[in-house]
Amino acid sequence: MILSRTTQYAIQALIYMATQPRGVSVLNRTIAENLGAPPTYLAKVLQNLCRGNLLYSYRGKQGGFCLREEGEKITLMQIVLITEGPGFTEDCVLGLKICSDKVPCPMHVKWSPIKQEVVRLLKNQTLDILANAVMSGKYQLTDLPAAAFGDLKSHS
Amino acid sequence: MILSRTTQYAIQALIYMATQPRGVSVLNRTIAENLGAPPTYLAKVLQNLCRGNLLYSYRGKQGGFCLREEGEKITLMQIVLITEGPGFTEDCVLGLKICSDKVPCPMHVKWSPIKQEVVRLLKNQTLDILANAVMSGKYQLTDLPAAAFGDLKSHS
DNA sequence: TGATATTAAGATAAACGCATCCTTTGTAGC
DNA sequence: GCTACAAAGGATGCGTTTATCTTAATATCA
Repeated sequence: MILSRTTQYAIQALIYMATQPRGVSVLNRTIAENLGAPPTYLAKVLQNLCRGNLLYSYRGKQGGFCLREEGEKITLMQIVLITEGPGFTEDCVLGLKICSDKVPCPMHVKWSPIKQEVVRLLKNQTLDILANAVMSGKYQLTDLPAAAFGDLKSHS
Repeated sequence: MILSRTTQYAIQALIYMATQPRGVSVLNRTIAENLGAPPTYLAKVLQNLCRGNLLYSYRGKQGGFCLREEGEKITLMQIVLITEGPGFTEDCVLGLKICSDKVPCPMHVKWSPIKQEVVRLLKNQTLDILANAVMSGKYQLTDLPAAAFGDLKSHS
């Protein structure tokens, strides 16, 4: 409805990483397996998040990906802006190039408050909040058999 | 951010038609010119809206497209469901196939209210409301030079 | 130093959305 | 019926997103 597949992978992957012990690098393969995402494509998404300064990457043995900052400092908005581009929060809902408070499309007045809600939510939700929700066991991060995440809580 | 280009064309075209005298058929070419949309593609979009029972179409001389019902009876939601498919209001924001109140993804609780707002808005906005907004002259339906719509009010 | 494991990077491919073109079919008016 | 007109339908191309494959670079460890 609103986020591209790429963005969905990115968010899922980062939430997963935030559920893992801090400072330990995580393999692309491991993330892909746990999310049920195509590993080769996920690698590209993670690469992109590296360029966006959200991740560190390490090659070779003992390599992997690592969150660049604490999960509480990374918001969904930061992720979305990297994967969807800056137009995400700006574009007119009817696709007009010119649409503003001054020169509004017929949906502008009604749509703006909803857009603000979306922006507010994306800015408020941090990886820590979402990772804790997943680790509590009450919320699912994947469609995979629950076994994959079954012993998550015992790690923390 | 949320609607495909196709859906944007569809909504724009139907609003435009609702600004025209009721019962008179409108040419695809005319609509395309007024919106600045590619006429051959718009034709496909309108065809699709015919199949979705939102429009009548007439071939030959004096042909064109015609709203099937009064503009006050057609909501944006009806349009969006035709052009985006039924998944539009159902799909999980993180892309999970399984995500419901019972088995929620970590965003579900926060996202649901916003989704409800969007659904409510799309269901409330009718073509008549939007067409009147355009005809009042306060709201723009196109990026084209205002001349194209300049004498709209004088028609009604 | 060499073997191995792992990401980076680039090339390729498949699917889809967007757009165009051309031919066919139906309709109205003469 | 003839002709002009307009939508319908099919084929095609282009660009982007999504996905895969192959090779290069790099780090660890024996």
